[in-house]
Formats: sequence, C-alpha cells, structure tokens
Amino acid sequence: MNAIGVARVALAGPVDALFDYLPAATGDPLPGSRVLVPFGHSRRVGILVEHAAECACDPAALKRIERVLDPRPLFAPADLALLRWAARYYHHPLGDALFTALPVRLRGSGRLLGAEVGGVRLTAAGAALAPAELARAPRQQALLERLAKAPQGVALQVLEQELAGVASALRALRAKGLAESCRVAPARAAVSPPAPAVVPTLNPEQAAALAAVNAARGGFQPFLLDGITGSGKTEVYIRAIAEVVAAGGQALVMVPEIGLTPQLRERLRTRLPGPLAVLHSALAAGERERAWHQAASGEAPVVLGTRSAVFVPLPRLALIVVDEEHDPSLKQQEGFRYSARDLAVRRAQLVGCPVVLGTATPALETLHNVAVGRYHRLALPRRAGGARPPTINLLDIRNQPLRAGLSPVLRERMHAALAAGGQVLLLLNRRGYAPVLTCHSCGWVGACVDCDARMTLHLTEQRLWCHHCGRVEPVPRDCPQCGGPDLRMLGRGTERLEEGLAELFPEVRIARIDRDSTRRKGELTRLLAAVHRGEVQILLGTQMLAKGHDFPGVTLAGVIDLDHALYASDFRAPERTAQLIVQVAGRAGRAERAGEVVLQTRHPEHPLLQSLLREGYAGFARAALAEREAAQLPPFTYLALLRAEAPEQAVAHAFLAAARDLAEPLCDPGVELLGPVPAPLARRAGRHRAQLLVQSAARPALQQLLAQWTPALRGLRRRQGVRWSLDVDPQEMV
DNA sequence: AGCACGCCGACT
DNA sequence: GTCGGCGTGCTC
Repeated sequence: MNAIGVARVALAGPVDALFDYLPAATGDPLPGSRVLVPFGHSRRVGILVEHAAECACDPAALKRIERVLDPRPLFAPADLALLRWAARYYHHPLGDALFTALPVRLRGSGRLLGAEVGGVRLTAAGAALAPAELARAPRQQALLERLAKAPQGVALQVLEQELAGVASALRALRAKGLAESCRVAPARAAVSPPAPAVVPTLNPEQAAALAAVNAARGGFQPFLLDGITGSGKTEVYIRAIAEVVAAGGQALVMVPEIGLTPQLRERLRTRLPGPLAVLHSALAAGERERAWHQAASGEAPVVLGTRSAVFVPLPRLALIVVDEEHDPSLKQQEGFRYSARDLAVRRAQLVGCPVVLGTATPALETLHNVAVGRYHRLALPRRAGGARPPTINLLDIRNQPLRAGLSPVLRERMHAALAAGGQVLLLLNRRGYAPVLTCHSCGWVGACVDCDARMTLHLTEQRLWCHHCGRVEPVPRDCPQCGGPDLRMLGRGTERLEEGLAELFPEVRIARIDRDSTRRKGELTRLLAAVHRGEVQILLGTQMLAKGHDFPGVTLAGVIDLDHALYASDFRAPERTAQLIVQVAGRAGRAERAGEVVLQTRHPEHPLLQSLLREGYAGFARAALAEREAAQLPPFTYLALLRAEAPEQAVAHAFLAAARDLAEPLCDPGVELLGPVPAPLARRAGRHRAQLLVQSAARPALQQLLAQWTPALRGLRRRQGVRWSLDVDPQEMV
C-alpha cells in the first residue's frame, strides 16, 4: 500500500475493476462526477467513485486525471451507493452499471448536462441596430425586438412557440450577422394546474392503506398493496404521492411498460402538481435526457418510468411506488440483469422511505416477504363502486366441436353477451396466423435454420417469421422439400382467430390487439379509444390485453387455450398462468354489470386451476408456495443461472464444465450445482446454448460463491466464440 | 470494450 | 519476402 491520495475511477465496459488516478490538476470533483482519464493507449470517460488514501498498485504507474467533465456530481452519494450495491449483488461490472444508468449522451464525454438547449441571441451588431431599420421586414423586426428583450438568448423552442414560422426570419438575421447561436437554460415546463375538483372518496380499506403509507413517511417500510383489479390502487398511490410532494419530497413511480398504461400517466399528470417526468426506452434520446434532468435537478416532483428509472437520481426522494410488481418485465433480461422491483426496495432502504408494491396478483416472492414479516400487506379486497367480482368457469373442451378454436358453449356465451350489449374479450397468447406450416405429403415443417424453433406464419405480412431470432422468410408456395402443393397451416394465432371470428360473427366489429397490430405509433391508443367508445364489440389479442387497461364494457372474457401455459417447463409457469387468468378476469365486468370469465381447457381437473377457482389467487398462492417449499425452489432457496452460448454445442458445454470445476471447491454446504444442461431453446440465432444452475439454501452462501466465482470465470480462457452471462435471481429459465 | 502484440496463410 | 487473420492479455 502506498499512502498517496488517489481517485478511484470506474470505466464503461466489462472491466470489473476500479482504476486509481492522481488528482486532476484543477483538483478532483466529488464522487459521482465524470472524468476523462488516460487509459492504455487512448483516453476514456469514467466516473469517479471514491477517494482513497492509498493505492494497491505501483504508484509510479499512476496517471493523472486529465479533465473533470462535470463540475457537480451526476450521482449523489445515495444514488452511487445504490448502483454500487446493485453491481455487487448482480456481479456486474460497476462501470457498465453506472453508464447504463445515464442518458445516452452523458455516457460519452458529451457536454455537461443538457441543462442547456439550443438558443439564439443578438450579436453586438444586432443589439446596436434600431428595430425601425427593419421596418420593411416585419417578421425580422419582431424577432429582433423579441431577442433584444433577452440579451442572454432565447431557446429555439420558445421562439417557435411565440413566433410561429420564425425560421426564415431567423435565417435572415443570422445571414446579416445580427443574430447568433448560443446555449440557454431550457424553458420551464408549464406547471400543470392543481388537482381538479373531482377527487374520489376513499373507501375504508383505501383510507386505511393510505394512512399506513403516510404514517411510514420518513423511514424505510416496504408495503404490498394487494388490491384486486378495480379496487382503486391508483387512487391510493396518488393520494400518498400528493402528500409527499406537498411536503417537498419527490416520488418515483415504476411500471412494467409505459406504452400500455396511458391512463395512469394521464391521472398522474392531471392530479399531481408540477411537471411529470416520464422515462422509458421508447423516448427519443433528447426527451429522455430532459426528463432525466427534470428528475435529477428536483424540478419534477413526480417521476414515472420503466425499470431503468430505478437508477434516476432524485435528490428529495421520499416515496417509491412499483405498480404491477409481479410483472416479469421489471427484471432486465440482458446485460445488467437487475430486478427493478427488488432494487426499488433496496433504494427505499438506502434513502429511508416507504416503498409500495402494488398488484392484484402478487409475486410469490413478495407474498413470502409478507409472510416472514419483511413487507407489510395492505389489502384492497373490494371493487370500487361495489361491482361484483366476475365468475370464473372452466370449460372442458375435450371432444367438443371447435370452430375458430371456440367451443359451442363459449360461442353461445359470446352471442348472449353481445346481445345484452356487452363487449367480449378473447385472449390467445400467440401472435401470427399459425405457429406451424407443414407439408401434408412429406411432413416438411417450416423451421428456423438458426434456431430450434418453428417459423410462425404471418399471413397479412406474407412471411414466415422466427419469433426467437427475428429471421424472416417468404412463404413458400409449394413444399421446399418434395415440391408438393399441399402446405397446411397448423395451430392458431391471433391473426387466424380474428379471421375465424369475422366468419362466425359477421355483423360484429372486431379489434385485434397484439404486438403486430399495434406496431405503428399511436395505433394502440387508437384501438383502445375505439373499444372505449363502444365501436368494437369483440376484442381479441395476446397478453397485452391483460396489462393495465380497463375495459368497462367487457362482460365476457375468454381464454382460448390455457393448456399451453399449464404444461410449460419453467417452474414459474403456474404462477404466471394464474396471474394471467386473474388479470384477464379483472378486465371483465364493472359497476352495474357482473362479468363472466370462461377458460377453455382439456385439463379441468388440474390442481392449479382448481385451487384458483375455489379459493381465488390467495388460495392458489398458498398452494403454490407450499409446493415451492416442498420442492426447495424460490423463494425458499436462492438461484443463480450461468448461461453460455457458442457456435458449437460442445464448446458451450465445455465452458460450463470448466466453470463447474472452478465452483465446486468454492461451494459451502447447502450450495448445489445443477448442470450443465442444454438451455430450453438449445439453439438460437445460430448459436448453441447451455446453462448451469446454482441453487443455495441461503443467500449469503450464494453471494459468497458468486463473489469468488465471477472473477475466476472472467479469467477463464474465452475461446471459440463463447459468450456467457450470469443471472442472479433469474426469472425465466430460457 | 479498445488496442497492441504475436505468430501463421495468400499476395505485390 | 510482407499484409493481415483474430487469439491473448493489459489497461491505474
């Protein structure tokens, strides 16, 4: 150890180490600031993580920080602490974690903060000019007068708003050397008006939940807000947030996918004061950066975002809400594989504030946390407005004549519901026309050449499409193998269901909602609006339908094919299926009309379905947790999954075998290695995939193994194109 | 991640 | 004889 003051810097990329530097000539900034450092033969952007009194390396090798990029830190100490904790827990390089938490432009040496936007100001010549001299060009004159009022400059956006079509006049002034470009502070977003008059009255359970959250303010406390669909969870969020904001705090609201929840966004915008900062991946880089600054500067009291928002700096964070906490998309599935829900809880603990996990179908992990007393459960068991919950019926379709995949009973129920003026919702969790195209004479099947998977037939786009790697092929007219003309489409996706429904219900307006039909921007909103206006009677689609939207007019919901989900290999499949059923059921029936849910199955005796029917989601969850405990699966044990892929199966396997050899001597009792085995989809995009599962009775034992194992894995000779990744607390075993 | 160093095939 | 293929290893 050498006792000299050094700055420890994290660099973007997979280098899982901090590098020590001598202070910048101008003095070091605080931790959390970006710095430019010499690195190897080039220079790199890094984030100063901490100061240290001594360095572990040769002090003669130390280089000096070349430039400080941020005069003030981008990450406050609490933000930095969360990211350091997350990087350590998920065994991901800190530099990569830090940089993925930043808006794109700041990941490079991009100019500090888009706290400034493009603007225009007068040059000295412009300022000296009397406006009257431009009397023959009134638009230029108006612009000159406007700019004269703001010597420091005016944002282009503001000019465009105030003087529509200002561009040509601006060009003219610039050409005459009267105006020039500059950077100015962005215009403050218009502050939305305070809450409008219509504020719903809370029912007793809502009031109790709100009181519990309010009482917990100022300290760490996780809550499960366990409320059936329509029970008014959002109203509880809004009231709790309003209190926090009124007290000068900031609130962070996380949702699985923002595109699917325009209603929540609008309610937050209209009911809460101040600009609402919205953060998600579909935003353009500029918009996203602006929202990030609104959050980080404290200007926006409320931030709504998807999982990456969990890392957004919030100087006055006082409440976190995670809506639909059970949703798997809160877990990042590639790169830095974090659970935004779990990190939200960790973040609340670090800053000392309440965190509310809301859902109608809690994850089994969350229920377990309630059971052991870590989380406090708040229940909203009643639908607002006193609507009755829907009845759920299993429909045994064995030996039933199906038309368009619908049994006679379901068709009859649909006719009845439509005749009574209700809307019908049908869920089929498979997009495209048909999942298989096959030759009737030789048995050829349209398979992806790069994956162990069939290509799905999409008729409207006239192509075969691999849903795993995105490969696209034209639809063959004749069999590519035997040349025979009799190609047949097996199975049914949403496209085909839509076609069948049009034949069965010729007088009825039908809308399909899936990833294909809503690809165009604004299309989802348009379709949803048509449904709400009652212009559509039958609504069909994939699980997109079960997420977030309310369909007050729907009185009948049908699940076309449940069996697929019942027998999936993933141990979480029953949990996911139960959640899907309950979420779909929540879409049916409102205030005055009770809803009905019909589940078509060939396995009506299935214990999961039976427990769900008899005792609802809570009963199902009890049974499922008992099964998990008996099988020693999460949340009673802890998992990490090491995945590897390579052009050759043997190479991926050999890597994992070597990884296993490294791990074995590091394993405490209670830690088990399972595998390597081929991944469920053993070949994807031309690469062979295998995995090694680590299971531990205790989290610390697992973490201790991973802490020693991952550096050893990085040291392993990477050969013949092996790529690997470690997934702590994996959600999908794919 | 970059970027160089290093040891083996087809080109001016 | 060299140009350049990407395997390997290092960067405070």
